[in-house]
Amino acid sequence: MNVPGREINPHISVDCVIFGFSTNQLKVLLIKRAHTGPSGKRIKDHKLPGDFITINEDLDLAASRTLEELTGLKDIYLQQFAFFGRPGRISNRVDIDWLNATTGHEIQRVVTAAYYSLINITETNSDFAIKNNAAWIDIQQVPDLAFDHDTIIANGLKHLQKTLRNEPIGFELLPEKFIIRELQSLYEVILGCALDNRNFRKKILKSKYMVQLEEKQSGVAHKPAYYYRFDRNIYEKHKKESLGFNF
Amino acid sequence: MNVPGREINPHISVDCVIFGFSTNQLKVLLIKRAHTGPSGKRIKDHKLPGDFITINEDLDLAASRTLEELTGLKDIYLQQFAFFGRPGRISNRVDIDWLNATTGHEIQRVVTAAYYSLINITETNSDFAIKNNAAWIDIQQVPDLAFDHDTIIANGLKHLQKTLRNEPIGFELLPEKFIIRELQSLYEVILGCALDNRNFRKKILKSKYMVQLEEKQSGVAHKPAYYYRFDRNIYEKHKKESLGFNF
DNA sequence: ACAAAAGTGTTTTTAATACACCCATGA
DNA sequence: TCATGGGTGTATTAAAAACACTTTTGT
Repeated sequence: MNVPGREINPHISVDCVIFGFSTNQLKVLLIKRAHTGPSGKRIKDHKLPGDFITINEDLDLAASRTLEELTGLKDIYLQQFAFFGRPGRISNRVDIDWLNATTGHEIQRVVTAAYYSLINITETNSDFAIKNNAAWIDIQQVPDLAFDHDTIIANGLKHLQKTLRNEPIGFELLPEKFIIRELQSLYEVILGCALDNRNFRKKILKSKYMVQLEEKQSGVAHKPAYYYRFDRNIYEKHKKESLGFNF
Repeated sequence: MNVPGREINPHISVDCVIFGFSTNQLKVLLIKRAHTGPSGKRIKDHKLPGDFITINEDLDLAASRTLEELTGLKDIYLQQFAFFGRPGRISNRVDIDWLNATTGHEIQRVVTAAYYSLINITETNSDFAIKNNAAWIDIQQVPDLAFDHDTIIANGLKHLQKTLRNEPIGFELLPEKFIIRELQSLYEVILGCALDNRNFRKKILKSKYMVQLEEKQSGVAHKPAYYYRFDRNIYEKHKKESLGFNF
């Protein structure tokens, strides 16, 4: 975190809620924080990936840098969704000690810019994450976190849910090619409700941007499903603001 | 802006896009900035209402303070919608001079937390605004602004449009009692399209939170319209997340 | 042959859209 | 009596929701 030669701006940080989807579960990438405080007390808990921005660093860039350092991935879906600046958000002794020790600055108050990111969990980026002391944690089983990071995750999840209802972003969490059932499970897990498979397929397949591949599943003990891919170009062409309003 | 005795945090500011609706137009409240730079050059332009936060001040509070100082209003619809932190966002000589002169600090880089607010323009708060060097400007006629405030307004307007499609917030811009035609005009102006009056009424009146008053318009040279009010309690009770998704 | 998930159609209900005339009032 | 904007109803189309069986594969 405290890379020498990079001067940080100790007033502003970015935090990333990095979502992944694997074994039919929605996951977040959390950093294991282990540290011995000045009193000799052991800290061992989790926090969101994040960092202070450096002098003259753009916030979006700081967020994508954090993401890349942790997963090795570039050009990933990454959106700001809120900022958190409660004066009391850094008030635990443990958090203050940790900040002072890791940054070498006397940290007082930090406003953080929160981003959420959607990534396709693969072995590669998973290994990368583990090396960096990070772990994919099931969203249902997030432990107590440092700072106000539990609030940030809860908030990020709400944004994800809202966006998922209005834009085709589910694909960001899946591999290049995927089967429809995977997509449906993803929707079910994120929205927290069961969906009728016939209606789901009808709705999804109606959109032109779902492209069926020739390849099918193989080695499965049931009727093999066709693979699909998401065609971003077709989507960009066809998307239109709906004028209806709902409430 | 530089109130003595109040120490500012020169790294973080809040900016408010304050929307109002009057004479069938969507307005924003802008501050007239007049200042003579160190070179003797006259600055005369507009900026968004905003301020640096003070040490230990909550961001939401800083925003509502700004709003109250300008309009005298408390407990107003006020939502964070984005942050702006491009390193180059404060790069005009004019802006830098003005900041240094008004704050007494050597300002380097500022991340701003952007809020949008919906208020019911009345004579009272309008007078108040004028006294504070602010003016209600038609959204279509916003002049060139200081800093990146044009971007912030454009962004705020998009958020307003999106939210207006999904939540009944139009009422915030109207007086306590209003006629349906006013509400429809408000939707038309904000969404930028004409709406069929029969369909609009059907849709609006279907919702239980529109309460018809006994009072009608008077003194109008046509069939007088009934006044309505928005019942926030009824809305809160009935609101439910729609599970459908659209894209 | 059996288990397991893929894939498919129809009906019903609800919401969105399109469209034109009469009504109450003040001037 | 006329000009003005308020207020109403119906038919069409589109989308959402409810619902159950046949197909293909590996074991």
